[in-house]
Amino acid sequence: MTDTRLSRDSSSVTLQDIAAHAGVSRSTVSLVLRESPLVAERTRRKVQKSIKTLGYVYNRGAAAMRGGRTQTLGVVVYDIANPFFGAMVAGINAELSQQDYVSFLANSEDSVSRQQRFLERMREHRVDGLLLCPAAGSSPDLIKTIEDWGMPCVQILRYLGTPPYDYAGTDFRHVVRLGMDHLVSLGHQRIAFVGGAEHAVSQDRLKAYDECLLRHGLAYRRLILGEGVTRKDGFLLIQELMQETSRPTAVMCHNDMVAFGVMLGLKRIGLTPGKDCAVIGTDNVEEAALGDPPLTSVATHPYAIGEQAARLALRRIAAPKAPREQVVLSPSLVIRDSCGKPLSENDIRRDITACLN
Amino acid sequence: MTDTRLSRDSSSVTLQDIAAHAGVSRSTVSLVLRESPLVAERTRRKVQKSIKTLGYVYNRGAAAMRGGRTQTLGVVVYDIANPFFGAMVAGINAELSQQDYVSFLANSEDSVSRQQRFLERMREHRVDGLLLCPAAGSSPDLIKTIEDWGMPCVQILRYLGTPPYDYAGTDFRHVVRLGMDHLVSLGHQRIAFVGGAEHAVSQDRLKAYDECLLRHGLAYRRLILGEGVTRKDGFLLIQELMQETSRPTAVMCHNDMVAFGVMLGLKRIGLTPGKDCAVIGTDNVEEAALGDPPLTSVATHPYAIGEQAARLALRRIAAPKAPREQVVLSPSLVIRDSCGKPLSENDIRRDITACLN
DNA sequence: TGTATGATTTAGATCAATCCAAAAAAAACA
DNA sequence: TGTTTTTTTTGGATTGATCTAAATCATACA
Repeated sequence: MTDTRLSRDSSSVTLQDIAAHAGVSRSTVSLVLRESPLVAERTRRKVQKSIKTLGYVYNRGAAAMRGGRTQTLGVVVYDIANPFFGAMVAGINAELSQQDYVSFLANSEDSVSRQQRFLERMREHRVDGLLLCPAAGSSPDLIKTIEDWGMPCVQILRYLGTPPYDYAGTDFRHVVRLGMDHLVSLGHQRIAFVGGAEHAVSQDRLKAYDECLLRHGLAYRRLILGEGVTRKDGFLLIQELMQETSRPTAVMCHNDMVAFGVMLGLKRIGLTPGKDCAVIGTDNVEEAALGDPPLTSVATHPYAIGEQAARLALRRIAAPKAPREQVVLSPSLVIRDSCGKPLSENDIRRDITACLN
Repeated sequence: MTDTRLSRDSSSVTLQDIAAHAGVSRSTVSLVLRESPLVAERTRRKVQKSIKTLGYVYNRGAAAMRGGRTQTLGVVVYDIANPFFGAMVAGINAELSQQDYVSFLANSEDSVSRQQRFLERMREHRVDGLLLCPAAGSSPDLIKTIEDWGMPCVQILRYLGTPPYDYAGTDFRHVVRLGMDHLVSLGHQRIAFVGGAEHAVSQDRLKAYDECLLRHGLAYRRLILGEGVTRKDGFLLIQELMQETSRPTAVMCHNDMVAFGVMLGLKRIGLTPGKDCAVIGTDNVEEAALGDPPLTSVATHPYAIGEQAARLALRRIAAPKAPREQVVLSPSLVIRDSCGKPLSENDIRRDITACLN
């Protein structure tokens, strides 16, 4: 019954086995694994050879138990099928893998209970931290609760409650401002805001919308909010909106998904986006360039936001007591065809007449 | 020094603490947690009350160490920003969370080394299984290696090596067949295949392309392959292709992303997709409906594939020795506008003339 | 009342690593 | 050669839950 197992079923090889094979103690092997300068060069090499020979696999779970970190993070988004979040998650993962971290991913579908279940599971798995894009309707206390759990948490894109908290995202007021200013510069006076909900997560955009109306002295004001922020919402809302007697000439959309839906909805009722109604989205997902017409959008740089969020989370894990940080990336306007040409004097006059009918 | 901590820093409450609080042993508490029928109703309630009072959080890592499962899975895709994979991951997660499983997500970006690093990390974290969409260029031995690790692995969408292995995906030969037959039925005779690489992962589609040419007795054959399977590839390849003296009248694309790129590329050189050249994609991502023109595509149902893959993985974890399974979902054709109208006799004649020049 | 039987409960070992304090070995010095 | 100092190595305790086998406790029965 000689020990001929070598690297068969290698996942059962432990420090003990290596210690025996190399003729040293468990502790020494542990030191070698963690590249401690304490061990002599000769033993270090000897041990590493045994590690290779036996096909040892480090057991992070066991290591974590002895008080260390798990090297894991929880990531919560509300719609992973939205390419915006796809890009963001790609940015997060790229950054994390550089630091030997891996991430659990949850798709909350904007459901508070689904989100809650996942967060509890993350606690049980003892993740070192969280990247959280809170589901719409989350309690403002959620962040405090997580803080009480002793779990570092970086909010992404959306935020709950009031600072100080860790956050990475974009300046949504500026996003809306860029879009609105662009529409106004094209001559639009009746601009509606489409999509989003009465939740805290939409507040900044709505506030910015109102500020812009005020700043430009525009009288027409129309918010049309729905269930969520998806294509379907845009599709339904725009058709409802265009039934109204006083129609907008342009719509500012909550995000690109809503804008895609809006363009589809316009076509459904025989209108041409960019001609009969200007449409502008936010996020500038890659698909925006492929729309019919290509969608003008305010870019919010999801990949970069993901990277920044991940970096911030790792910083916070390393220094839990350090002051909270907000990383806010600047948006930028990407002009394509969905807002058409500037309105002529005629357009505007006709517009106004139509409005009076 | 009374024990007034209650649920402060609850993550340090252990079974031991609860046992003390409830006046029972550690073992009993453990049994209560796992809903064993052995414990008496009275004690069960007493213990559960203590659990609540102290704010206990189950430590899955510690439990896993004693030989149990970690209740985690590793998921590898090659482009999470592609909404196809977004939908697939959503399907996977929806299914897993029903079984109290959580998943680590990796984005390989089709890099074999990135994939390798992630797989090793997954071993260290002792995941119960893998859902793997192998990066293009992965060694055919990879599956055997993972098998040797004793790690259940379900391949998704792409596969390496030869059965038996666990797999969930779609029938790509049928996908191509549906698309080709549709194009032929519209009168096309010169159909090119665009995108994909010489890798194993593309073989099925290419083979099916050739079969279709043969079956329909078509003489024109043109494969144009690139680096990857992204918009950019489609964009570049189609422009190259259209330079050729003998142009196709239709292109079958490796996936929707490539098709989007192709449509953009056509426009770039002044051609109209659906009129000057029919375009057909595969996957039917949600954005396909939003294209310019809306893209005809062979739907491959990513969400359902994700669900099936997750379910299969859990089955395999429960019964590692059971026979391997291949779950293959049927694709379906979704006709939109990117293939235009059927070619008339005239079109075909003109086509042929052009070709002779 | 004593014993058999079944229902609950528990102590102690275990999983695979890390940490600490102390031992052993090697090198430096007198 | 014998100390002292420095460098390496190590045993044993620890982390938090689970498992096994054995110890209680309660009830049934003679």
